[in-house]
Amino acid sequence: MTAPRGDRSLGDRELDIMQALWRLGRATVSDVQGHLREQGVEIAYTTIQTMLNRLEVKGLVARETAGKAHAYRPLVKEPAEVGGAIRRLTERFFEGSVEALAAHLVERDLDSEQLDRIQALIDAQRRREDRR
Amino acid sequence: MTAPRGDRSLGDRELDIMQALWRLGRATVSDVQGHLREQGVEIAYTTIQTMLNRLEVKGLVARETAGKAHAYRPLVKEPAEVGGAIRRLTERFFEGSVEALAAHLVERDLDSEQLDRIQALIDAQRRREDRR
DNA sequence: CCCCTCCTCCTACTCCTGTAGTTGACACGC
DNA sequence: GCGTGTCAACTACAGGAGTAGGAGGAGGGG
Repeated sequence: MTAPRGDRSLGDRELDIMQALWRLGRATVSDVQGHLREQGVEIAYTTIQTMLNRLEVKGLVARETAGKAHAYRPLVKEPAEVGGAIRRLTERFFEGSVEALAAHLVERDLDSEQLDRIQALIDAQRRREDRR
Repeated sequence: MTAPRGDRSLGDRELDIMQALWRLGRATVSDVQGHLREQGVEIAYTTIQTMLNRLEVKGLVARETAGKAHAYRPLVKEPAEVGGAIRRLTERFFEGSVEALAAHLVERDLDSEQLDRIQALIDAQRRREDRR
C-alpha cells in the first residue's frame, strides 16, 4: 500500500537540469554541469548523470549517443512545464482558477508601475484577440 | 554528504491537510479526515495523524489537548503559503519576476472575459493606491 | 463488569530525490 | 606502451513524503 503517485511534479534539481537543457537545447553531462556552474549551482558530474538517466527513464529527456559522450535532449517543452506548474498552483490554492491567481497578483504582488505595464499588455492582448 | 534541503515546500498530502486546517480553523484528526473525504480524498486515520504530528514537529501546526482527541490548529496562514508557492514558481520559471508571471497569464491563460474582469481589478487597485 | 469503539503512540516500510563514490573502457599525447 | 583525463555504467545511501498496522488506554452501553 504505497503511494501510487502519478501527478507529481519535478524536484528542484531535476528542474535545474531540465532548465539547463531547455537553454542548451541538446547537451552532454559536462555541458549541463558547465551551464549550472555559470548559474552558481555546483553539482557533481555523476549526480547530473544520475539525474539525467532518471529523467530519461521518466521519458522527459532523450539520450543520443553522440561520439564519446551521450547527448541529452529535452522531450517536454518548457512551456508545458510552466503550464503544469501554474495549473498545480491554481488547483492547489485557487480552486483551479487562473483568473483568481491573476487577481491575487494584481491585489497583492504588483506595484503600480507593474500594473501599468500589465495594463498595456492587456490592451495589446485584446487588440490581438479582436483582430482574430 | 546529504541534501541539507531547506527551502523545500510542503508535499502534496501535507498541503491537503494544511488546507483542511485552514478551512476548519481547528480540527481533530477525524475532522480532517471527514473534510478530506468530502473532497474525495480518502486517507487512513493514522496516516493523517502521522502527517499532523510531523507538521507539528515542523512547527506548522499546534496541538491542543482537547478532551479525548487532540485538536490541531494551523500556525502558518494560508496567504503565507500561497506567497511562498508563487515565489517559488516565479523564481523557477520567471527569473523571480512576478510581473513576468502576470504577463504570462495575460498572454496565455486568460480569455477576453477574464481580461475584462482583471482589468476592472487593476482599476480598482489603482484607485486604492492613489488614495494612499 | 465486559466489550466495543475511538483515539493516541510507536513502529515500519516503500518510493523518490539528491548526492556521490567506484570501476572500467577508451582515446590522446608523449 | 604508458600515464592521464574523460565518460558511462553501476552501486550506495541518507532523508523526506506517504502510507499504514498494531498495541494499548479510556469511556460508554448493555
